[in-house]
This record gives sequence, structure tokens and C-alpha cells, in this order.
Amino acid sequence: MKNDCSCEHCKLRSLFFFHTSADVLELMCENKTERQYDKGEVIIWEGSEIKDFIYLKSGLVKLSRKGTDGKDQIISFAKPFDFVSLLSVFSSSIYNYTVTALDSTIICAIDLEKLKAVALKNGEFTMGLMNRVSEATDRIILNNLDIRRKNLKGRVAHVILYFAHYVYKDTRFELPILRREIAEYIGMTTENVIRTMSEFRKDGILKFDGKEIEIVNERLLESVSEHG
Amino acid sequence: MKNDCSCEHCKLRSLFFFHTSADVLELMCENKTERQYDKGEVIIWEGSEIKDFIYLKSGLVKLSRKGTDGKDQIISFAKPFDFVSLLSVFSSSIYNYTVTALDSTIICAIDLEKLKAVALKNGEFTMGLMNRVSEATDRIILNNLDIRRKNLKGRVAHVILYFAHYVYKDTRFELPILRREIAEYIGMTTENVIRTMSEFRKDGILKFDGKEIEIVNERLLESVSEHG
DNA sequence: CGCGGCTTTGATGTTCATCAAGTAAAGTGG
DNA sequence: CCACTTTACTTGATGAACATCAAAGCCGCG
Repeated sequence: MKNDCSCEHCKLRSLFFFHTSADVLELMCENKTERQYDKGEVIIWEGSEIKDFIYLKSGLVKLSRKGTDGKDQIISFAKPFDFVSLLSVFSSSIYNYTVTALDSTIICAIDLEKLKAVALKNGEFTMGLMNRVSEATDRIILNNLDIRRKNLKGRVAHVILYFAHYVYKDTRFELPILRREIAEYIGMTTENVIRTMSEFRKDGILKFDGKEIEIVNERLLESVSEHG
Repeated sequence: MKNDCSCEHCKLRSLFFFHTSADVLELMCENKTERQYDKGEVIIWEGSEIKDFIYLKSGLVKLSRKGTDGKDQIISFAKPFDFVSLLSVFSSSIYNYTVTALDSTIICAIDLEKLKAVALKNGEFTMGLMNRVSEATDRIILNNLDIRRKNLKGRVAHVILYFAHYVYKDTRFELPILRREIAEYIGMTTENVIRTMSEFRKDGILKFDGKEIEIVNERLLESVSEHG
């Protein structure tokens, strides 16, 4: 089955396949599937079998997990160049988290067995993967530790700055998540997230315009993020 | 320089080198160093350069990190078969955490450049490493999420059960860490950890005998860990 | 229109941090 | 060996931070 093989020109190629020979690349390419998801759609269900190695081509997702009490916890957010299919892929046969699109998102899925077969025969390739996995998990762990050091205000400021600096690279953007999801990410209640954001607005740190959010006083917001 | 090469019989060998040919194994073996650390000694300093790939042969360690405010955060504990030199090894050139022996500990250090050279040429080997790294980081992330779901009592119960079930496999053991360190791990204050443990004692859940700790009512402790 | 999910604000109560003070235990130097 | 210092442990009192409960407005959607 012939694939519209555009991998050669995919700018994400360098992420995983930077030491890959032409024939291996072609093999990967023939066994890949691109899928498109709308905002809100679930890409991976917690508990489902891992059949593919998946990464983002474009868009934005959240990784979350259902606690025993039924409440969701958000583990992290990911955009292209962040790894997605990383936490469980090489250590478990089942996903232990759910991946949901926060925006229109395109993913690339590669048959995991075929990828593993290549990895077993190609150390450079596997080493590249390892770097990626390692970086991504490091970021998650360190980010969670950072959040844990902060109080309510600091955590909310942290999240807003995360989207501004890391995702949108702008002080004005449309917040892609609900207040409730911020709460699920930082481990606080929805009401208190809202209250904090209202305070930021009253204090002239933020402005809201529909779904748009604008950081008016970035230095102050950063100070709050650091010192509460 | 000839090494007392006992790797062939090391039971930990299977962890990383289960698909390794005899000559590769010998190469690893010749480039390894075993070191012994006493309780309290620092094995790896946060910020130091990563020169070796390190894993535990015996003992117990904690991974910690200094916050910007100077307070320590404990990331996780590790015993043999848990990975140690994992978080940063393949994604950074500098350790971003400190590793400290909580008990007399023996580590095995392999020159990282030599290990990487082998990894680049041997996909099976690298794949084995990747499994290990992936498992270890998964455990850290999921454990941290579990702790975050719980309140003070639940978190303290969680830690005690962790040592009982996972480390010592006994309801009676010598607690290898200070009350303060429990606090640094679960993100609460030392005083409240002490208060909680005292309550557990008064409620007949725990008994203390010097440094020894005994779980008297395990089912109740598990219930507290789950539901506060 | 009416319903459900998101947002917002206020009032109240619980949980936890902070401050303070004292005991116990362990190391240090004369 | 004993005074001395330091560090861990413990308990109580107080206040701050945060959760919970309640009520209402908003908005998209069948």
C-alpha cells in the first residue's frame, strides 16, 4: 500500500530520525498514519493498548489521568517537538494516561512493532529516541516540582506564563483550557483559580476579552510566579 | 588496567545488558568502577557534570533538588533495580538533582562516553536501557501524582506504606529518613508530619521503638492512605 | 425557550503553615 | 568524662491559605 510519503520533507523528521538512512526512513514512512483531531477530541484513552508510536505534527494536547476518586489530574501539556507517546511506550503495553486535543491537532502514528524492529537494529536511531523521551519526562518532572513549590497565586501565574512564553510566545493569546483544567493541573479548586485570575485582573496584571487573555504587567506576573 | 571483572555474575547485569554480547560486556566491565558510600554521604551533586552512567548495586538513596528558596525537595527514593542515573543522563550534561545515600550503598559507575559508544552501535542494548529509563521515570511521575491527590494523613500513610511494601517488605523496619525528609517528599511541614505520626501512634496504627517503626493496623493505614 | 456546563462571587469552615517553647539525643571540644 | 552545641523530635496556640457550599449570571445548543 503506497503512502503519500512526505516524511523526507517533514521538519519534525529531525526529531527522531536524524541519523536514519534513506531506506529506514522510507520504511517508517510507509507504516505511518496521519490523523487529524478537533478541539476536545480524545486521541488516546487511558487503559487502551499501545499499538503505535505517536507524535504531534501540529496542535496542542493535554495528558491527563483519572484518579481513584474520579477526579481528573492533568499531567502536562504538549505541543509539537514535545513528545507525546512517551510515558508508557517503552515500559508498558497500556497507556496510563489520556491524551486530548486542546486545539485542532494533527498526529503521526507509526506502527510500534515496526518501529521497535528498526530500533533493535539501529543504535543511533534508538539513541535519538532516548534523548527525546528523556528530555520530555525530565521536563514533566521538573515542572511538577516547580509547581509544587508555589502557592495558589504562584501556580496560576506559572500556568499563564507557561502558555504565554512556551506555547504562544505572545503576551496576548486565547487560553486553550478551562479554569477547571488549570485547577486540575495545579492541584487547586476551580473556584480559587477563578478568584485568583479575577484578582490579577483587578490588580491590572491581566486583561480578559472573551476567550482572549492579555498579560498587561508581565514583570509583576513573573514576580508573583516566583514569590507568590 | 585490569579490572576485577565480576560483571558476568552480577545479578544486576540482566537489567541493562541482557542482550549484550560477551565482548561488549567485557568492555563495559573494564570501564566500570564500584564505589561504596556510607549513610548520609552524597553520591551525586546537583549541578555537577555527568561523566558516568550510574546504578545501584545495593543500598538505598534519595534524589533531591534545591529550590530557588533554598528548601530541598525530595523527588524520589531508589533501591537496586530502580534506576538512579536516569533523569538527566540522556538529555542533559549536568545533573539537576542530588543523590544521597540513606543507607550503606554500593554503586557501579560506567564511563558514559564508552557506554554511549556501545549504545550507538547496538540497538538491542539501547532498547534495554530505554525500557529501564522509561519505567523509572514513569514510576516517579505516577507516584508524584498519587501523592498529590491525597491530604496530609493520606500522604504520610503513603510514605510509610511505601517503605513497608516496596523497600523492606515487612511491617516492621527502621525508618531510613528523618521526619523532615518525609515532609520534603510529600510537600508538607515537618511539624505536621510529626503530628500525624503521633496520631497514628495514639490511634494504634503505628508503634515506635527507637528508630524502629511497626505497622500495627495495616488495613487501617491503607484505608487512610486511600481516603485520608 | 429551557437546559446544562462554565464562570463568578460571597460566606463559612477545615486544613495546614507558622511561631513558640521545650525535651531528647547525638556529636564536639576541653 | 562532662559541659556545650547542635540537630531531631514533640506539642500547643494562632492565623493564613485554601476547600467547600451556595447562589446567581452567562452562553451555547438542542
